[in-house]
Amino acid sequence: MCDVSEALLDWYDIHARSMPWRVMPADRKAGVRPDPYAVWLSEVMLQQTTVAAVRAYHSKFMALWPTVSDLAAAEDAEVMAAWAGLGYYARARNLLKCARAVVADHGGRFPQDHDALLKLPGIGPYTAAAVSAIAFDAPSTVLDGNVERVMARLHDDHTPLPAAKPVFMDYARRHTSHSRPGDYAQAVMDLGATICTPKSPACGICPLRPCCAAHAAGTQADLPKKTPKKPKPTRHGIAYVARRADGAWLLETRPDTGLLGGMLGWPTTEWGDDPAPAEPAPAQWQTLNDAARHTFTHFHLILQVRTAWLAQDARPSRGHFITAEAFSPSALPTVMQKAYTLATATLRPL
DNA sequence: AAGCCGTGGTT
DNA sequence: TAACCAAGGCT
Repeated sequence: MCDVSEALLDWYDIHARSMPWRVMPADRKAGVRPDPYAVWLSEVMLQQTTVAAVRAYHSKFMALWPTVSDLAAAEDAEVMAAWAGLGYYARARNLLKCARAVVADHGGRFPQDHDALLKLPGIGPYTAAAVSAIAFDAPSTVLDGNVERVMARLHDDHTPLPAAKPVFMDYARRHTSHSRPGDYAQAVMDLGATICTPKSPACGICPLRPCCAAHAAGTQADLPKKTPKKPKPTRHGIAYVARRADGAWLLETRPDTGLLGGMLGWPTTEWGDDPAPAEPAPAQWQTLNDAARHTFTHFHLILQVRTAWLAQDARPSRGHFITAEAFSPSALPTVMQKAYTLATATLRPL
């Protein structure tokens, strides 16, 4: 047979990838403890997001707000602007709620207990397990996309996801190390991210090859099975990029809930099959030749861009002006940045 | 409880 | 190029 957690930890001792928030195995053995705030921040950012994309954002947040108390005291708009571009903006709103709850209800320290973590905003089953294991070395079992894939293959289990989740969780629990839970959690996910990959897994260098039922059966490339997804419809919309005579930009803070909730953006029409125009102010709107194309989680968007200059005394029906000095396109979600780029590239001195 | 919620890299 | 996928959570 085969001791999965032992093989994994031996591999991790040598191949652990360095990350800004990670305490490497040698240091951890020497008694170094991770900063729970840094771990929590990384785990929220890593939800459905790659390590490569997270690195810069994590460093920026740690520099701007070094402790959970600093973050809790931050302005909402500053945090949303810092998160812009990373996606899934509900995470940023919940991040702030969570930081404030940790300060208000837990004396500024993250609770160590899995169930207490689970009660906090933006912390679900995965993140609660990850924080308790990685930050506090509690024997919690993480089950994310990586672990699901590794378990499906180790056990050659062809049950389709997401129905298979409870079964895979059971497998994962059985493999969890009780001597080094934090390193184990990171080791399985590193393995899934670098060796046991979705398309062409590197079984030739995999430390779990001797344990792997799928490798024995030759089925690793077909696992995990997944129930098919629905096709994405294409929606249409119009974005209105306007400047006042003094150069100020007309922007709008989107409602707190729903798509791009709480983020800054250009006034737009509804996004649908054929939305009615919705100019934020009367003006000579000019339609650009190129539209912005963007794909969200569940639909494609073709966003027509219209531009205009407004009089200094204009009183738009929607949005508010932000001075040219105060405006930074990096505070916008990506689809709004695309509209901005088109507007400035196509239009004359906008 | 299935649908909603971003973005960028890979294939 | 279009589909797939990523250290998921909320409602």
